[in-house]
Amino acid sequence: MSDYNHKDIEKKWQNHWESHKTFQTNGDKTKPKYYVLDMFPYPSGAGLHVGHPLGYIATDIVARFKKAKGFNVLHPMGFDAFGLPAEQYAIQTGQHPAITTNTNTARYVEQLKNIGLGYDWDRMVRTCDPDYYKWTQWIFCQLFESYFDKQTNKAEPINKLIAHIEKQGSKGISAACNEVTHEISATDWSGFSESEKENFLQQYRLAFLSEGVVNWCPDMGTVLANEEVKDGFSVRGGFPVQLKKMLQWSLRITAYADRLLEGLDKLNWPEAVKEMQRNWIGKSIGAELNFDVVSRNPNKPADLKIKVFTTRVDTTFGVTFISLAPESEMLELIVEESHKDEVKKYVSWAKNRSERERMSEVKTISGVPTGAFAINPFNGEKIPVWIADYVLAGYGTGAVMAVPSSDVRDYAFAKHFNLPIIPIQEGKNTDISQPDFEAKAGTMINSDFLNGLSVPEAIQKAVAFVEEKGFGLGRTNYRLRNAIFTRQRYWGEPIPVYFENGVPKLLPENQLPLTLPDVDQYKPTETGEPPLARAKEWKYDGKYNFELSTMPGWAGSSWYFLRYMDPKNSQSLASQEALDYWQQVDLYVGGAEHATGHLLYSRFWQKFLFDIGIVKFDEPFKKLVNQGMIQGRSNFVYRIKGTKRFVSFHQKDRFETSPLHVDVNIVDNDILNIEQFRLWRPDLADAEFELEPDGNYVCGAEVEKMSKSLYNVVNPDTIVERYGADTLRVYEMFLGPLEQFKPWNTNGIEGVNKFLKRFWRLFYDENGKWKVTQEEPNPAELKILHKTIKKIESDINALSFNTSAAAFMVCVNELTSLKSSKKAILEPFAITLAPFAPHICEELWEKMGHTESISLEPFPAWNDQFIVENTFDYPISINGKVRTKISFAVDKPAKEIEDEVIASEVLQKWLEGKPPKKVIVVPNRIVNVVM
RNA sequence: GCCGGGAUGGUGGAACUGGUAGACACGCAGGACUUAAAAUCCUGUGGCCGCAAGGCCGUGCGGGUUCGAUUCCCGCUCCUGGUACCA
Repeated sequence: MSDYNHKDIEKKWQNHWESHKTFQTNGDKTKPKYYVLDMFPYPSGAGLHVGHPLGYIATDIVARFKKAKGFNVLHPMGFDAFGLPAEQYAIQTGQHPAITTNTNTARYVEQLKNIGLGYDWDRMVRTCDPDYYKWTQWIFCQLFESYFDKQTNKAEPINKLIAHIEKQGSKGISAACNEVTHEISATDWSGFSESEKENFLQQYRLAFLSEGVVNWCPDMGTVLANEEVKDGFSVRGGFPVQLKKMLQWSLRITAYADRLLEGLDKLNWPEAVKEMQRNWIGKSIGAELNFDVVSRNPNKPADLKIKVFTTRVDTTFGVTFISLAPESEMLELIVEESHKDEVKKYVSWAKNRSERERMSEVKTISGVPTGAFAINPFNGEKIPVWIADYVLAGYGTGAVMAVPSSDVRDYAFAKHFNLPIIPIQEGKNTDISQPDFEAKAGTMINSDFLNGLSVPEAIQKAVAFVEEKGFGLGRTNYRLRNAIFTRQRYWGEPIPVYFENGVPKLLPENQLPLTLPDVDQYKPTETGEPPLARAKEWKYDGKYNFELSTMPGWAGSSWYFLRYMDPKNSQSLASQEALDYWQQVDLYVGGAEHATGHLLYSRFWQKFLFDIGIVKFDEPFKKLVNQGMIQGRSNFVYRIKGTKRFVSFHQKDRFETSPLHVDVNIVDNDILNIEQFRLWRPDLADAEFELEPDGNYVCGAEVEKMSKSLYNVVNPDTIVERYGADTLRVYEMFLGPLEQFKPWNTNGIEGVNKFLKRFWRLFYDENGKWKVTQEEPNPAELKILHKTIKKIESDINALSFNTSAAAFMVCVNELTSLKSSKKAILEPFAITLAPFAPHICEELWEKMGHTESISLEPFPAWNDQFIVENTFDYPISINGKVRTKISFAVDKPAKEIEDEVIASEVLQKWLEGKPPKKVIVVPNRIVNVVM
């Protein structure tokens, strides 16, 4: 064999790695560890497209490199295997989603192996395997058995809370809990029935049942979490979503809001992702302020107060009205008789507007007065209470104190309804159109005891005043909501809870996992119950009903990185030893679309597992990198309207044409293969083509999302078949920076393939004869070798693989032009290239007489001595413009040459007695002479 | 609106903490080999002027700092990602 035959080579080495278990993580715990992880994929029926492996190739290079640098590397892969598409397929066909999932998983594994990715497949996990979800359920049980103590700032066993209540009632409890709560005494507690006790505890548990407004998607028959909904439609499937009140399990992630926020500062993550999480958590510090209500409504309790949340207590003297959300439960108590009809009309109109309408009509101002008034606690002024739909029921208290002079929305509302505006900040514009309208600038005016203070001073003083007078309390508000944890679906983890006389109880630990029952159909029942209700015999102890909802998709993915550490363990989610050794993920690579979903939930679970002593680190991912999406590059042909004639790209403007997507797989370098086109579209088999002068039909191109319907999906298998996995790997890296979004474009792939062929030809001549010699290398060869090793090492550490690919090409070009085929150079070079193009390197390594795999070789060290230039051209510029160069003979790295030496030589060699004003010497770079 | 990221040849993209802009690749042009093509190899390739040596211009736009700016500062334009009646 003498030609570079990628097909044979790649098959051979992939088999070798598999049978020799080359990438099995070994047990050598004396080595330093390195854990490099990809976000595991959902195995969809479409298989991998060429965009998916981008991150996988990057981590594979890092993993192989770290291994060669002497690390014990954990580099696993698995599947987020519960999910909607398999279930929807099951509903349509009646085929069990497990079968679909198995087929798809197998296909993914095969595709990934085809690319030569060195995963430790023995550690594969799938979230839908009962051995795995046993521990997902176990974590749920721990959440159920815990509450969050604000004093210790961590999760504690619920028994600790019970002990407290038994002793002194609910007094003195400082725990994260539901909004609505009432004080109970120890005697109350002991008199409670079991179900009353449980109802009370549910307010504190970290996994709890509660009735709340949820995102209900009727088309999917399930509730969705906030981040699964965008613009009033489901992210998956794009079905309309409405708000509905339902009893659901939730996880109390809000308890961890502060820790999730603070933890971000220590993480080596992209700033954008951290910022998204900060915004998602949405912490705002302010105060709650109570306004007394004046109303002739007979239902109004004497001491009724409107509670508002504000971040600007200092503006209280500028309040000119109060706005309530249309959903406010207080309305019945305060609306005056004279306003009842109008309010009723408005509220029902507001409620019937869909989320979407509300969203798109943000700019329209609407509201009605209630007839009631409120008393400003600061100055006793009587101000009207309005209802306005710009106030959100779900945020803060659902009521705002309106300060038109410092809030744009209040301002717009006041202008629209002719309500008064009181300026309270001197030296600041009170005109909405001015840029500093909302600025916290200027000094306070019209504000009694706050007059003359700056805004920050005034806030401080006002908060103190409020608390002292008992008008309200300092309060921190979060945008983050508790995470709804139930989905009315089949293909998910069953929730390990049964109901005994209506009281939710955990399945005993020794009975986990609670496996999915078989059902005859996978859709909801006719009465609207979840699919699990179809399993009539599915009961705990033969009599108690199980919870019929399953867990959401993110449950299993919130902890899978821990399972890889010890994937077969049946006693615990992973052994203590494994958890302690592997610690955290050192490098995590995946898409930015998980910023507020998966990445936030994983941090939450990790913090919880840290609190209960399972893991020793409260952050799961030390360094995160978002690989950019690879977009599709669609091709078009141009059809002359009303005909079956197509004109080439450059002619299209001469006719009235309409573009038509054409399968990119029958287009090469934008040139259409007309014969294949006729086969692809039999209906257009008799079409005519107007060609370019060179006889080709040139297609137009556009960057779009890679999608089946746009005929721009490129399958990695096609590329592997044609050019080989090594070419695909190097090419994907060469395409551009890892983080960048870029269109897939095969225009350059030939160049990479050519590079590998040239690399091969350093070993074999054109007649297929082995030409590697034992000669001693010369300085020129050593220089290019060591430069390359140095560059590759620093590139991999910086994840800058696109420039590594270029460095390899330079090296091959130089060795080729040096006609160098010396073993002493080619051996270390092959090891350096192996993480990128492992198959070809393995093959040539073997040909060089080695019996062990190149993947087991240590990464070569580079030596600066070989890189030093013998002579060094020093550019000299006059007034910033390069005029000439002088050469120095050097015996040490240019960097170490003293500035003064060069400066004086410059003067001697060049200026000869004409002293310049200034000589500036920059080490290793340039001398600038100012004349 | 707010918060991120970005703009460099015909194209994708290089350029370390300010130091010879355009590495590497694609494309294109020319040449070698071949009956021919493919493949391979060699040469050239930012723009303008010039036979050449060489010169002038050039990193989205306008200013500034500096001996020197793709890089730093100020002010814009456009693209892109996220997010939003969050009080």
